[in-house]
Amino acid sequence: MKITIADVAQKAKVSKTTVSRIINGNYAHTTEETKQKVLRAIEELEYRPNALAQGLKATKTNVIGMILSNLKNPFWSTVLEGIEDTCRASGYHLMIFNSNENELVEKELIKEFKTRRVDGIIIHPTCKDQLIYDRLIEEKHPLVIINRRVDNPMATGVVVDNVKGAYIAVNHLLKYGRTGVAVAVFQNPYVSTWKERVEGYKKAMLANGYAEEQCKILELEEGKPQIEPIKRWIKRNSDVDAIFSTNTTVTLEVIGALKDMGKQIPHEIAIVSYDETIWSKYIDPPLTTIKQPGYVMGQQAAQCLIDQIETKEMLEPQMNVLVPELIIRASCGAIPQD
Amino acid sequence: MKITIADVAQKAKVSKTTVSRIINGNYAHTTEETKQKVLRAIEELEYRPNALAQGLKATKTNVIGMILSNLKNPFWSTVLEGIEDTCRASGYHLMIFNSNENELVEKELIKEFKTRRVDGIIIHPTCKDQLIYDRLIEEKHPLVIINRRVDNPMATGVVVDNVKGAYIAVNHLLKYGRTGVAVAVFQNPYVSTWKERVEGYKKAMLANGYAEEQCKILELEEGKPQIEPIKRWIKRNSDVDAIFSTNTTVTLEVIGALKDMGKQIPHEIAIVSYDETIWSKYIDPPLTTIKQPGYVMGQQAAQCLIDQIETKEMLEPQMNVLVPELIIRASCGAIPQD
DNA sequence: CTCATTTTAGAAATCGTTAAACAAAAAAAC
DNA sequence: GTTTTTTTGTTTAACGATTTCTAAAATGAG
Repeated sequence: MKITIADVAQKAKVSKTTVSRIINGNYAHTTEETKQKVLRAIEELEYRPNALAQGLKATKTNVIGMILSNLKNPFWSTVLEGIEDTCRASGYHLMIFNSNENELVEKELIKEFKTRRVDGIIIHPTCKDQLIYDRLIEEKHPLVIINRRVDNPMATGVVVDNVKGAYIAVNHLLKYGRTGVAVAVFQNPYVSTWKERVEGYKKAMLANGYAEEQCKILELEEGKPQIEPIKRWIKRNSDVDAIFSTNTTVTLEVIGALKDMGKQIPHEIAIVSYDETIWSKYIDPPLTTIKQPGYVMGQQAAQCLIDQIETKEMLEPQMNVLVPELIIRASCGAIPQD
Repeated sequence: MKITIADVAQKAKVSKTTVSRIINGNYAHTTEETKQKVLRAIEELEYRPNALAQGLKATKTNVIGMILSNLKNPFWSTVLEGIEDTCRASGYHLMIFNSNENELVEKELIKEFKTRRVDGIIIHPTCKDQLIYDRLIEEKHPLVIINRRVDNPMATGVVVDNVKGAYIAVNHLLKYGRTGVAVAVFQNPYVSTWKERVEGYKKAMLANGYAEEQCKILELEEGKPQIEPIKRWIKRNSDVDAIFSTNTTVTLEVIGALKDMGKQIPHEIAIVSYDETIWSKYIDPPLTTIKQPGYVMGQQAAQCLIDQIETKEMLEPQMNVLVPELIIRASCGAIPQD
């Protein structure tokens, strides 16, 4: 049988009101003596208030809902760390749901969060149908969009400058002396990060004197092995001597294909990969990567959300843009000085 | 203003009870006509029941709490997938907390879960103080221990046979022809997995004719770079020609140290590493690993817990033991046939 | 010593939902 | 045509906490 506030009240021979006041640090209406009596009763009965009842009364749960699309990507564990640390510091707890990049699931999960009356939501969006986000924003539901962009200009969020990241990566490949630089990317026109990284690729190509038609885009299908398609593509495009790979999964597929074909990295084909991981420097060859500030991203997202929750008036929408960083290793080493 | 069941009742011109019955699929007491009226009202008002109120009334939240110790270890994303899929199939949602291997934090998080009235808890235990687990078990709180063992024989859980995994790994190194096999492990006598892996190491050594004194244990400190300590240790123990590394983090440190020293893997020192990851085969050299069935582990843990939650009588405690698997790659290749 | 004021504590209403008990109307049985 | 049964729906009381309003005791002023 669960201990309730009434049990504590009875044991301490006071009213529920008094117990409630003491729990919530409202000692103005109590003598030291009753306070001690009540605290002792709480201690002895090991009373813990029922968060459901508290939440119901206060319409506040101290829970933040997070929807991410793919827990497997190790990038998220860093982001989550930032979110968790920030939440903990302000007394919030995190409820993490996984949409698996599935639009329908994401919609269901948002409903579930509403049902559970979470105080705010952080979303890594997968939906093409932007209406869902519009609705949340319109309802003034505390919301932070993370990593990917949504159309609504009133959205608050934290993203990384993917155009810039891609630009740095491709520029490095070109300055390294490569003339046939391709980009490998998952084929999904609705994901802003992929779009931006291809955009950054093109921007760097044009800035280095290449024409739009000289851009080589290797589009891959998500969710199944891509080694064979990649091999076929590379055979068809024999002038490719460098690949900018737009995420970790793609990178592994590309490396797998190149090893299969016996291609030397970086001698025959150089690689720069998006996302730095603990493994990057131990790969054969060690990978040159674009490192995103995941922890900071998490921190900022959580803090934005908490500010929204705890501020009465509507906050100005803000879009924090973080800057990625190039980490140079053997898969496309230092730029030769001439 | 939030829509409540009373608003729906008013709009459909019926009582709250009727609405409640229809929401919960209890149509025995309603005509088709009222049912349609109510459903239409729910639709129009976009009514969503308040899970807090429901949970309060039913003393059931459909939430499962999970405490893990380190989200960064990619092994957990696989386990979580298994847990999530199983939970979703039975209508449960997951609340994930992170203890960061901190005993005090873990205790707090358990309290938090009790406060929030989660239906059950899955714990990856970090506590030396086993009393906490004893208490939960005694209180018949639905609980599943995952990956690590606790002392209490009444605990239900899912673990991998670490003694066996380590035995297979070390045996492989010995059969490969190595005579100076060491084990690299984090120094923490309270973590059952580490203990068992060292035990499996010793068992394999003894079974292959080595004496207890010939066992070489490289103990590492968690949480700080260990490359220098490893280098010093290897210099002191020049007869070491193989290392069984007991987890991913340790493996990276060991490889880092060996590369620093210019040691050839596997020619000078062969490696078998615990935990298969998506990266393992792309490392230089590709790693021979012990693969744990993470997804199944998650599935079984979640299913055990749900069974406990949904069964009225007390279930027999059960400890599922899963079997790990050796994946052979270049860091300690196929056993030479003679 | 009386009346006003402050301090301390309690009773009752409330949050949104569900379930048991109850009432009314309709259908069936005699 | 009355009684019994069935169907349909409502009233009311929980669930466990908080908070407003109210009351009693203690203190102080005159």
